[in-house]
Formats: sequence, structure tokens, C-alpha cells
Amino acid sequence: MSTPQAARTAKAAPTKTPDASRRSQRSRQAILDASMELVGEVGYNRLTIEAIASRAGVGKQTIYRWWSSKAAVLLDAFLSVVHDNGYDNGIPDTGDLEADLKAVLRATADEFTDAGFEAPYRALAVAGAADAELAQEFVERLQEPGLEVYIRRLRLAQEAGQIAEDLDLHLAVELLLSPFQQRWLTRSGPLTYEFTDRLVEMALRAFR
Amino acid sequence: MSTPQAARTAKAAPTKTPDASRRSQRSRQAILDASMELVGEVGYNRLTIEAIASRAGVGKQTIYRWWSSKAAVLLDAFLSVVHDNGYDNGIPDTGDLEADLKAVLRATADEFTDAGFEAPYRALAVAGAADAELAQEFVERLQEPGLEVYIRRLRLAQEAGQIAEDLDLHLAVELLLSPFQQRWLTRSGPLTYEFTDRLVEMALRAFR
Amino acid sequence: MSTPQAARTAKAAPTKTPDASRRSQRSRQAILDASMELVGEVGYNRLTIEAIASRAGVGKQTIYRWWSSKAAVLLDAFLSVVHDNGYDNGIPDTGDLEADLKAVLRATADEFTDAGFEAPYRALAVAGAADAELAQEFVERLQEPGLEVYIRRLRLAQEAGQIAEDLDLHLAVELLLSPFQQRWLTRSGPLTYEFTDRLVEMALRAFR
Amino acid sequence: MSTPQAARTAKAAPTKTPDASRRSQRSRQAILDASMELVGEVGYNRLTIEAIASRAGVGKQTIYRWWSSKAAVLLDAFLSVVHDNGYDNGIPDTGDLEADLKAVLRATADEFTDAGFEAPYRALAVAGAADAELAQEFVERLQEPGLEVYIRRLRLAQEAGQIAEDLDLHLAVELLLSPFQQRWLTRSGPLTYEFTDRLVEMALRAFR
DNA sequence: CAGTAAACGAGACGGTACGTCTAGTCTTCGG
DNA sequence: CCGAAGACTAGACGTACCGTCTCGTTTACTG
Repeated sequence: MSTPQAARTAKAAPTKTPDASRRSQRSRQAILDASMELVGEVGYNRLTIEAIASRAGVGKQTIYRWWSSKAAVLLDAFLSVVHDNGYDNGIPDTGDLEADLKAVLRATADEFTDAGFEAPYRALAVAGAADAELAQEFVERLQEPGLEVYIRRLRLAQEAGQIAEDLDLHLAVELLLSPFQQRWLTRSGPLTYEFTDRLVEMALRAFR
Repeated sequence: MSTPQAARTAKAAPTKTPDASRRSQRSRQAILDASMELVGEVGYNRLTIEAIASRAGVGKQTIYRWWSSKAAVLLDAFLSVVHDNGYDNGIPDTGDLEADLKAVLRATADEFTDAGFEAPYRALAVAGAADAELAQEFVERLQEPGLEVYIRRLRLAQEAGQIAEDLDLHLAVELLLSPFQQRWLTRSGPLTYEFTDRLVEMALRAFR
Repeated sequence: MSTPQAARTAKAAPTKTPDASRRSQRSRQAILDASMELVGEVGYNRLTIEAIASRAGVGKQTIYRWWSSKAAVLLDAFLSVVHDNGYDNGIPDTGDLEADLKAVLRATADEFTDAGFEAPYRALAVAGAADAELAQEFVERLQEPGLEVYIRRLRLAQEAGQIAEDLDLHLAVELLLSPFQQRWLTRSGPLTYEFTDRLVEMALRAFR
Repeated sequence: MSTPQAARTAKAAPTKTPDASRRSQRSRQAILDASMELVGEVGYNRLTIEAIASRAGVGKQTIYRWWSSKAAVLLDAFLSVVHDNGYDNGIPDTGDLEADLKAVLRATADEFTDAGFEAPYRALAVAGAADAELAQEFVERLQEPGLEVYIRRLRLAQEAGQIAEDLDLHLAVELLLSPFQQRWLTRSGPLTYEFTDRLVEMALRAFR
């Protein structure tokens, strides 16, 4: 931002874009932390910008300056936690695809049952479903990376000849994960191991 | 509702339960119509009870008297439209399961692309995802009946020996429909015929 | 308000004018009371609509519904106090004009030195000086009635031949009271009895 | 402000007093100019420090460093203009006191009707009425010097035996000017020549 | 067929949160 | 190392709706 070009660009675009290089990292982190805390305490609908600002010890304008909506704040907050926790170790490859997938889905079921994870994630899913603009960010930054680790595991299986070589891997992962996500989102049924195991078995039959 | 029992019940419960037999059908319908119109015009988040009341030419209290939330209003409004349109005649049975399913999913894709249908349905899905209480109603009154027609068709195929006889039909329908619903809800991809056809093919492999 | 005309008028004027007949007198009085209290405590510049609403136990909208600015609230509040206190007993007529005016001005000086009176009155004078629209109301409803009682006393003196018969009484009262008001408003000097007595004497010389 | 004394004072008070000797005269003048422009454009209430800083091409801190309030800025700005314009050459002395005063008051009425003069002067009067601290500066630096020129003229008349020799000249000037200022400040009547002439005549009767 | 009780249209009410604005302070960086 | 630039905390602004609570006014059953 201190390069000549940047300076010129800043002058050429006199829009009210704030100068990111001067952003207070202290405030940013306090806002993200407060958001995660509050969404866990009161849920998304009762989460307010005012409460976030107050809890973070920050002026409201500082939130409005850097984010366009409370959902955008929450998305950053969630991603920040996810990345801090290491996130993407990928799916283990023991050679036994079915066992690997069952293990991962069981773990995912546990995760989605944990209140600390569920509240913000559901909030984001809801906000994304309601708002097309946010949906794109939600899908790109959170959902697609999640699918990608499955695709990589399936590709290994494909190379090992365990599943059909002409299989559309992206669609395959949708077939595997969507029933899980749909059940969770609409609460149309419990996320038991029984469910996840049967789901893996049935999906795998489609992959061969 | 004008039976002696109903009258007695009303007296036995001097809580503010309104007398349904005196309900104005004129107002009820005006509210449902206004809701459907407005959700199409401004979306769910900007849909307000005040606007519905104003558009319907009705006092706010008349809405609060009979419904617990704007989502509840919308659910009734949507079901009223669905029922008026004859709703679900079931899935045709030409003997060719794959062709039948492809045809129905293509039709469903068209339906979900229609703005008049999408706006209220998405609103309900969002409200259901956010609110557990409403979710149950949403699933029971709208989603499960939708699955049921698929289950019936699969049962016929099962009896005809076209799919595995020990197949869990409910789970099977989830496998078939969830990827579709998930794509639509999160807008993670387009609902093309290409997509629905491949989906049917892949799911059917899992059913045999 | 239940006459046919009134009903028709109401329909003919769909402006957002609130229905004064349904106004809560309880809230009105609470707002006026709170305004007078607060202006005495924190002064006009730090007087906020939010604080008035909070102190009065009233929603902000109830203030905005009935008044156009905090100065308008305060004007009503001040007039309400003034009217409750009897206000206009007129100026005594002992036959001795000089003595009567000196007595009244001494009393007025005392009044303008009382903090409970000064704070809101100064606030109104300031607001009126700054805002032309409010100024008119301030002058008409508060200042002119104040002058009027002096004019009446001078007219009696005029009829008794104590002052010039062609005297412009309005201008005469301005000559008498403006130095007092100006001193008070700009704090350019103290409002002592010495000052008010000399002022009356000098003004009276101009009246003969 | 750049005299040795001033510098010493600054050092003697190691509080955050800025070093006046390093003050940018360029910024100072730009701030004063911007203040006068803006107060004429938007009035006092909508005059903001931010707007002044922006118009003057100056950081906000540069204003806060040297002035305690926007009224203080404006007072300096106004005095700077007044002094540049030569200010007060005193009241002419043709020997005819009534004619001289009438001429000056007519000229003053014209001045107070001029928008370029009125806006900042009214702003200062309002600020002074609201804020006791500023009021003192306002009176001392702007109002008293104004009265002084009248006092000097009256003293000449007194020495010439045209008015009473025991007349309190300060009070006399208040009697003459306050009705004028009061009318202007509260807009309780028009500043016509008719008004100023009658005012002079009436006041002069009190002076003899 | 009058009397009456509940639902109704209307909208004022006490509140909460919104997104914007300005005040006055604090931080960064270029000249 | 001063000053412009502007991000920061703080909090009031005026608006929009919330859900509750009267107001009269229909409306439809009951005595």
C-alpha cells in the first residue's frame, strides 16, 4: 500500500474505501471473538451488531467499516477459528475406502452435534440460504474446501481401481454428503452412526 | 368447531384462545394472499408483519391472534396455494423407473427455478433451518409428504424386483433428493437437466 | 370526531398525521416533566431525546410522533409549567407607574437568577436564535404574551395622562425590557436591583 | 502569539500545550477561511469540525490542538475578518447627535441584514448564549468594543451639554442598542429604518 | 329482533436495533 | 518531529418494526 501505484490508485478511487493497511488488528480479533461467543449464547437471530460492538469494546462504525453484514462478520469469525484449529488434515487413507469414509462421517456427525460448532455454522448456512451474495462466499470459502478433501480421497480410490474410473467425483461427493447436510439443516432426522454408516454403504454402491 | 365440546373447551380455557368459529375467512385469505405477494416482492428478510397487515387491509392483531410468527403465516400461505393447485398426483409409473424419476426431477428443477415458487419456499426453508420449532412443522407438512410420493414409487419398483428388496426406501429417497435440494438451497450449482439426469443414474446404481 | 365530516376529512387526508384524540396524556406529561428535569441537570446541549424518552419511560417514537425537535418539546414543557403556575396576573396598578415597574423588574430579575427557571428558558432562547422556525413559536407563545402585560399597564398609565399619549407602547416596552433580556442572555452584566431600578428610571424619561 | 512571553508560558506549562512558535500560519488561515465559508453555507448547527478540517485541507487534530470548540474557531475567524476590514472608525460627529445615531443605526441594520455577516455573527451570539465561558470572550472581544464607540460619541454630546451630565453612558448605550439586538436575535420584528429612527428618538428623550 | 360479546381495522404505545453521523482521541507515515 | 490523514471508541440521531394494548365498529349468535 506504500508503493507508488497503490498511492495513485488510492487517489484515483476517492470512494470511501478505508485504508486496510491502517486497520487495527486488535479490534478485528476482538470483533471476531465476540461474534463467536455471542452467536453461541443467543443464536443468530438475536445476535446484534450492537452487542458485538459492545462485547468487543469497539465502536459500531468499526464493524460497519469493514464488514457489510453480521453474516459477513460471522463468516470471517468462523473461518478464523477453523483455520486456527488446523482444519484440513484431509481424509485418512488406510486403503479401505468404506472404513475411512465411515470414520470421517462419524466424526463429522459428532462435530455437527457439538453446540459450539453448530450455532455459528447453522447461522451461516441460514444466512447463505437467505442471501445470494453471501451464499457465494459461504460456498466458496467454507463448503467447497470441505468437499475438496473428499474428492481427493475418492480420486485415490479411483486410481486404485476401487471405484468406477469414469465417476464424476464432485457429483459423487454431493451424493454422499448432501443427505447428511440436509438432515442436519432441516433437522428431519437424527445424525446417528447408524445413519452415517448406511449412507456410506449406499453411496459406495453408486460409485462402483 | 361450533359443537358443544368446542364451546365448553373455550370456556374451560379462559386463556386468550380466540374462538375459531368466529374467524373471518375474508381476513384469513387476504393475509395469506398478501404474504405470498410480499414475499415475492421483497423476500423473506424484508417481509414484515406490518406490511402484510397493511397490504391485507387488516389489523396487526388479527395476524398475531391466529399465527405465532411470520414464518407460520407463510407456511399456511404456501400450503394453501399448493393445495389449491391440486398438489401431488404422485409419480407416474411407466414401468421404467429411471425414465420416470428423470422426468419428475426435471419438472421439479423447473419448478424450483420459477420465482413465484422459489421465494416463499426458500423463505420457509430458511425459517425452518433457523427455528427448530418451525422446522418440525415445515418437515412434517411440506417435506415429508414430498418424500412420500417418491417412496411409493420406489416401493412399486421394489415389488417389481427392479431395485434391491432390502433397500431402506426412506434413506434411498434422501440419497436421491438431498443433492438436489442442497444445490438449490445453497446455490452451489445450477439445477440443469444434465445434473438431475446424472443424479438419477448415480442414485439408481446405489439402489440395485 | 365521530361526525361524518370528521370521518371524511380523515380519509381525505391520508398524511401520516397521528390521531390526537388517542394521544396518551400520561406519556405527554411524563415527557414534559422529564424534559424540564433533564434540562436543569445537564443543560440544553447535552439534553438528548434518548435521555428524555428513557427518563419518561416512553419510546422515542412517541416523542418524534408529537414533536418536531427537542426544542419544541422543551417549549411545550416550559409553557406547561408556566401555565400551571398561574402565569399572567398582570402588573399591579398602584397608580405609581415607576414603583410598579421597578417592583416587577426586581421580581423578574429574581426569577431569571433562579436556576430552575433559567436553564429551560435560556435553552429556548438559544434554540430560537439558532432556528428561525422555532423562533416564531418562541416569540409568539412566550415572548409576546410577556410583553403584552407590560403594554396593558402602560396603556393604563397613558390613559391616566402619566406618559405621552402618542407613545408607541410596543416599542416602549422593547426599550424597557430589551436591555434586561440582552444582559441576561449574553451575561454581559449582573441583573442587580440597582440595574433594574436605573433602567426603569431611564426608560420612563423616554415615555413622558 | 510568537512573542517571548508566549513562548515562555508554553514552556512553563509542560502540559500538552502546543508550541505556538511552530504553528503553521498557513493552516491557521485556511481553517479560519473555511469556517467563515461553511458557516455561511450551512449555518452554525450543521457546521462540523470535520467539514472545516476537510475544507481547509487540514487534519482534525490541528483544529483541536489550537481551539477548544467550533465556536472558538468561529470567533477567531470573525474577528480576523472584522480587523481586516478596518473595523470601527467610530461614529461620526456632525454636532447633531440624533442624526448621527440614526445614520449609524441605519447602517448597522443594513449590516445585520447582510447574509454574509449575519450567519457567523448569529452563530457566535447563539454559542455565547449557550456557553458561559465563550460568552465572556464574545462580550469582551466583540460586543464591548462595539458599545465603546457609542459611549465615546455620547461622551462628546455630554460634554457639549446635549444630554444629561449625570447620565450613565454604558446603561444609555444598552438602552439604545439592546432593542435592536434583541429584535435581530429573536427575529421578533423587522429591522426597518422606521424602527431604528423611532428607537433613536425615544432613547434620546431618555438621555436629556 | 334487540342485546351482547367477540373479532375486527386502526394505530398509539414501550421497546430494540438499525445504519449513519459527529465528536474528540489515537496512530501511522511522509516531508 | 510536525502535521495530514484517517481509523479508532463512544454515543445520539431519526427510522423501522416488534409485539401489546386500547379504541370504536362490525358481525353473528342468543335470549
